[in-house]
Amino acid sequence: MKMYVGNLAWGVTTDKLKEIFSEYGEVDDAIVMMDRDTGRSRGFGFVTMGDSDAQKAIEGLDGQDFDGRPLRVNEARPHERSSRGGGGGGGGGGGNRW
DNA sequence: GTTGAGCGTT
Repeated sequence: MKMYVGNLAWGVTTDKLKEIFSEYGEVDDAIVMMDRDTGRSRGFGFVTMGDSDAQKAIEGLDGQDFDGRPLRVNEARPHERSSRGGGGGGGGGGGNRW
């Protein structure tokens, strides 16, 4: 399950994210998106985990204060790179549930 | 040496 993690503090890094989500299960992959041009943190990232662990991580970490900011966790959107057709469409997580 | 919405590059 791919998750979107936002509202991150500037000091949060990929390793840190991995650490945080490891508390809820084995982290398959974690990455904090940094500005491609400057290399600075964008304040959001992505984490991949097992469906069950990911769900628990969302429920457990979403809203939790981290480094002074309430962590935000949610299912990531299907960003289809070089995909034809569409995907994503429709809801696909795009719907704002909150 | 800064900033604050928001969904990823090779």
